[in-house]
Amino acid sequence: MAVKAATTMDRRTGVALWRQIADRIRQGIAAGEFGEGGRLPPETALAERFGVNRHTVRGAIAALVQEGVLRAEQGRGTFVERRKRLSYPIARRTRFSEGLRDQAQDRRGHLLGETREDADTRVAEALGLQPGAPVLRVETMSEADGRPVSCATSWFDAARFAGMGEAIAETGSVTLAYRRHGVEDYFRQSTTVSARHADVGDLAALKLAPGAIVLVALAVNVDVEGRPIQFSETRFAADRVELAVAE
Amino acid sequence: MAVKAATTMDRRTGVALWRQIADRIRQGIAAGEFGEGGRLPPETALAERFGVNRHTVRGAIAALVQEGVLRAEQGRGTFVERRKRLSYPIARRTRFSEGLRDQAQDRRGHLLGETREDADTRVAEALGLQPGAPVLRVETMSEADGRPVSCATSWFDAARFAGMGEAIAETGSVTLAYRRHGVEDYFRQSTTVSARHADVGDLAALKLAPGAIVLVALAVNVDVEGRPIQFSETRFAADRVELAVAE
DNA sequence: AAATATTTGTCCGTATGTATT
DNA sequence: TAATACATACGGACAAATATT
Repeated sequence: MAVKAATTMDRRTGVALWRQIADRIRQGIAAGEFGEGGRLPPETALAERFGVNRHTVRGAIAALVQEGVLRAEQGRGTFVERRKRLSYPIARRTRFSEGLRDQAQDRRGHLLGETREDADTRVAEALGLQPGAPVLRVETMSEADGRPVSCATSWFDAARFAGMGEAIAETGSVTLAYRRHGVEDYFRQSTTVSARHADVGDLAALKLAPGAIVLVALAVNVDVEGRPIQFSETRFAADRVELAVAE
Repeated sequence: MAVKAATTMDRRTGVALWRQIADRIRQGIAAGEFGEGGRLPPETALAERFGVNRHTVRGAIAALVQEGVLRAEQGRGTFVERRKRLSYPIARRTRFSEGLRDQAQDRRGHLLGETREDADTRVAEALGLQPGAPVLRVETMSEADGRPVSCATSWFDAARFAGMGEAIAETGSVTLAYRRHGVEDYFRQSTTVSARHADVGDLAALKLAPGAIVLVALAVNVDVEGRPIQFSETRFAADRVELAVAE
């Protein structure tokens, strides 16, 4: 009777084996395990290493191919699609396209929607308004070289920034949209970074696979007089972006 | 014929429905959806909201009770175990215990191990050494009020900081350990933040559940003369910590 | 140039876990 | 509790593309 190889994978975690293995392969890639532009071991070898059937490994590889992490070629092997993470600077003067200028040819932002609503306590506090004050909620998305980088929800004082969404849509730039409202310059006052699993909205906006991670940055921008002009929650695709804190 | 409620849950993701729902409830708690010390809606209401059977919701709740996120009381309801996220400051002068002083009574660091190794290109570049130069690799872990907060791998120039691990273990503080090596003050030169799934080492050190997320901060500390003295990779439990960037 | 080995791609069937009714 | 449907995982066999000898 053949003794079955000890499986290091848990079967009762509610996470399918192929997904656990995909995560481990992704981590191995991030750790540089397979070298520069590296090639994965054959499916049979991976199956043995993880103590699972070859088909299960194939499921993991298929998911990573779908994600764009791997590329499989019949008869040749499976290869790592090397794609360096964009480094998104967080500084006192943080502007989307300037920060990524050297890292991507094509940077652009899109307006997804604009609605008018009443400020909840969190938004009101960040913008220095009374709770319930009218604010504009603006949904945007940005991409670099055709790959979604981030999606954001921003709140503006509706009294001061009427038509901000329209201005962003026409100029394609928050900086230029501010100019139209008499804000010549602005600064990042504070940034808080956390991370969580992408929700359904993030998955759609950023074209992510289920289970993906987003970096969440809560930020307050202020004008030259120090008055808050924008509160935003930006979700970055964690496998495509890192945040560089400049000090 | 009854029309079935549109399910927002995907069945082909490799993540069991009960786990997806557990993740969404966890997110809802983080977003403050159920209020202060809040009570969850009845299982039947949750089942309807998520478009699944009550049995499935029960599976999700059972997992969250196991995690310590929820507390279920027969006949009364299911309640959120209150735990606020620690806000970990990242600034030019970043020190572990000072930053958390107001947020946790009991802050402590532990030395997990120290080894001597040759610097790889990444470590060498960060510390301004030649690749292959001898460095100390120190593994540490920190907790606040008995809950693991972060674990870190740090590298020091072995020539300048011999016995650094021992000094950290005895003093329980990196700052004090530096003093023993003639470094009276130091600064954070750069910090890069990313996020990924916790690997097996992180899971053990931080007592996390499989699939958990860690915030990864790569940092370089320099002495008053601007010479690099430490390169570190710190993994924070993303569901317990947020990083506050001070500017 | 030809034969062989290696590696990915596809098909079959079966057993078990998950979710609904 | 039981019946049903689907997704997951395993095992084997073979085809197709590529690499090696």
